[in-house]
Amino acid sequence: MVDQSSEDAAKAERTEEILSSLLPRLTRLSASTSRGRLLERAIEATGLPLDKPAITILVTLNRASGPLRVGEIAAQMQVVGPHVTRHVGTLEKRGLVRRVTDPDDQRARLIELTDSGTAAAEAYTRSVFTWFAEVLADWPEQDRLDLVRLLGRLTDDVTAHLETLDEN
Amino acid sequence: MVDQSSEDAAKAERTEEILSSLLPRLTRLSASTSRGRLLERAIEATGLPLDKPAITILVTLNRASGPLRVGEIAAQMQVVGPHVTRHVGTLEKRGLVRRVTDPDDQRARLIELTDSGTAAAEAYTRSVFTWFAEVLADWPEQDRLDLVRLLGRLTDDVTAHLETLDEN
DNA sequence: TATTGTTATACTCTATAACTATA
DNA sequence: TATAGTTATAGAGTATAACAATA
Repeated sequence: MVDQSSEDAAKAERTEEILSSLLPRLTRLSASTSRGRLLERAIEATGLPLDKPAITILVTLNRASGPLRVGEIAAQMQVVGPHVTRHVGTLEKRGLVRRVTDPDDQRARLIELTDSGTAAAEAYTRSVFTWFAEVLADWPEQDRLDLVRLLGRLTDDVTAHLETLDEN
Repeated sequence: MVDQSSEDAAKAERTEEILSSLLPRLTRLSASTSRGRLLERAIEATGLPLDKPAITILVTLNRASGPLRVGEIAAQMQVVGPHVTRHVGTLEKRGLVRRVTDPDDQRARLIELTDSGTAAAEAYTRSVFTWFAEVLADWPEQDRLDLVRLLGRLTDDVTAHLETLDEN
């Protein structure tokens, strides 16, 4: 029989090992996707001279069921209001979104995709999806499902734990 | 018996579903960790007024077995040389790294951690590890192992696939 | 008085171009 | 002539502060 404190120590050790494998990989994955040519190419697939924040707004709107308020877009992108306002301005000038005053609240604006905005969001998404489908092509079905499940839980748990941090 | 083309179509459909779950999660996880207060707090744990690129250099050096050249640090961080040069300059002024000419190649510089640089890297890493250990506290052992395995493979496959993209 | 969004400004991170020293 | 690093400059992305309009 093993005493409790040495069991705890062994568990802490395993956690340490897991994290020293996990965290560098997460960092590298995040850097690879944000700095590699992948997103750049996906933007080229839209045929429009958009920057990353702008295309992110379009994709966010396209993923939503309908128009979103500026504040909702900002929350989903995890950025601050003025950032969204500025990019929505240029997207509107280019005819990719429309700004409509919310009938239920005259302070708020509803941002909705135009047809060409929808087309751009879909061309971008298609390009990224195709690229990742190639990456996952040889993966066994069960591994894919496990990855989605585990990464989903990790994301939720990280988000929840960050909120306890931000409360202070 | 099902014909081949409808099997392929079903597989493509499942891939589509997987990706529409996976990619937004990856994006959110990446944004949460980079923009949340987590890394900021870990930097505070060093007691030094460092910015993110500087602490990343220290951690990169600390993870390596010995001193690294400027170019090696840049490659591991997936950034460009001048970026590293600049931050190494300020780290050196603060006594956190030393710049030594490589005896085997007079053009190159070997960057090595000082004792206080090592201490800063370790305080930072300890803070991040502790935070993530809390996130994973309730996870079953098998799920942790699967996550590391699958995320490791995903990272490797993404990196490899990006290289085929960058060859052009 | 609180909230939604906007305008103006500033900061952080990273890249590109031109150069120096050594190979 | 090619490579390692540096210096100087520019750009992308995001934040903060002050404000206007509506609730």
